[in-house]
Formats: sequence, C-alpha cells, structure tokens
Amino acid sequence: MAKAPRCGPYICGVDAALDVVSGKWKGLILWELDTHRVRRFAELRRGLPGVSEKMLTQHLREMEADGLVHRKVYAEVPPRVEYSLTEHGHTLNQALGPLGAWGSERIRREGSQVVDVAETAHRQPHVRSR
Amino acid sequence: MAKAPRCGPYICGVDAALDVVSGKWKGLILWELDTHRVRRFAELRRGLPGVSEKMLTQHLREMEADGLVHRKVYAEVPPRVEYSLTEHGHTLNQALGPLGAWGSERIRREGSQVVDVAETAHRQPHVRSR
DNA sequence: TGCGGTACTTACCTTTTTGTAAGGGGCGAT
DNA sequence: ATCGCCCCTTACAAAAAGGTAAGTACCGCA
Repeated sequence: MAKAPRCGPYICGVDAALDVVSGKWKGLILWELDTHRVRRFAELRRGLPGVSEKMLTQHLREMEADGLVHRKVYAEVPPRVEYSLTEHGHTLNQALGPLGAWGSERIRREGSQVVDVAETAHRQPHVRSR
Repeated sequence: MAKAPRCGPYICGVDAALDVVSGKWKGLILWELDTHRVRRFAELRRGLPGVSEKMLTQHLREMEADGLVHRKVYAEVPPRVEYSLTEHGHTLNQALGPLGAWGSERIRREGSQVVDVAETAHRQPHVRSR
C-alpha cells in the first residue's frame, strides 16, 4: 500500500481530482482539517462518527502521500501527532466548494436525510449506504 | 440494484455530491455528454476506452435514477437510445469545473501520465490503477 | 492493579465494485 | 448463411474497499 503519489493514466482533470478524494472519509477529513486548521488523530476520530482507527490512518497516509495533508509528529510520550492541510489540500478544498454547494442543493431537493455530526458523535456504528 | 435516488444520510454537501459522481466512469460520462450534448450508447462506449457494456449501462442507469442524465428511447429497429444531461446534470458539471482545474494542475505538477481518448479508443483492455 | 488515553499496526473477514463472457433478437451487408 | 451492428441482460469471477478485533508500548490517575 501507500503506492507513492497516484499516477493515472488520467483522461481529464476531474478524473485525477476524484481519484484523490474518493474514499469513504476523505471529504470529511478535508472538511475537518479545513475548519479546525490543525487536528490530532483522536480529535479527527471523534469528528468522524463511525470511522475506525484503521481507516482513519489509512486515509490520512494516502492523503499525506498525495500531498494534501501534513503530518507532524512530536517525539513525546504519550505520542502526539498533528494533522493539517498543505497548500494543495487547501486549494483542493476550495475547488470542492461549488461541488459542496451543488450537493447541498441536491439534499434540499431530495429531502435526503442529513446527519449532524455533533449529534451522532459517539453513537456507534452509524450505517451509511454506499 | 437501482435503489431509487441515493439517500444519505449525508454529513455535508460534498458528501452527497461525491456519492453521485463516484463510479469509475461517471466523471467521463458527464464530460462526454456535456461536450457532445447528446450521445447514443455506442458512441459513449467508443468515447470511454476500456469500459464494458455492463458498466456503461449500470452507470447510466444510476445516473438516470439520480436525475443527472435523460434517456430517450426511439421505438425503432434497430433500437436507438439517446443520452443527454438533465438540468441537474449540467449544473453538476459546472460545479465540477473548479475540481477539474485543480486536477489538471495536479497532473501538471506530478507529471502524471495522461491518456488521449482518441488515441486509445478501440485499443482494448486499458488498465487503470485504482 | 486496573483502567483510560495516546497513535497506531496486523490479521482476518465481509461488502461493494468492477470485469469477463455469453446470449438475444431483428436487420442490413457480404 | 454468416457477420456485425444495435442496446442491452444475466451469471459468474476477480479485485478493491471497508470493517472488526486484537495487540503494541508507554503514561497518569485512582
């Protein structure tokens, strides 16, 4: 795993961008890191209701390899690791803005169910249709 | 399959939008339909090098259920079916614009391999890392 | 002594997604 | 007569993504 930066072949830019955001939690991780600037592992974990530690590290590692997030390890005990967006991660988030707006519109139209993170945090499994 | 319009629960708009575009060929289908306005099944097939008939119909059906594409069947023989973007499909495509630009930038940065569709059409398997 | 918190890793299993190959039914061209 | 074109469908198989549970190693608190 962690096959260095993803490497197409891509057919268009959307293709390349989607490759980097596709993953069950990546959109949310981006959002969390964008709103809080910097987050520790356990904070992210609490912010993404239902994520497992494995998936979280896996996604974070991939995003790091893709140059989207920065990982800063403090040589302390107990361990401390801080995650934040890189410049590219930040611009990606901005590029996702219109898409997010479209999605919100769609949710409004469809009357899809929306989950409030704060509300479900710590309320275990949390099934997501996919 | 074809479980009516997707229905979260979503945590944010990006989440909802990604749900609708995630699928190996959906980005390309959107792009094809946007640039050509209207396309027949076999035309789309030729435009997406490596796609199987099964995946193409599957994706088209999902996108139809999601209200992104319109499917017009002519009761002729041989059969004729025309696909085009709906209003929502069109706005989605516009929302994908910035993301596409970001992706192109990324491709430029990374020097990732890019495949020219016209060049590879009809050149069978076409492996894609995913 | 035992529990909770820190940030993970590993092995194993289930679910989802994608691919492969074949068939169908009518028609025109070779 | 056989081929290919059209737009699919179905059954089956492979691959990828995701989830569960446990283990690591050290600390502070009660």
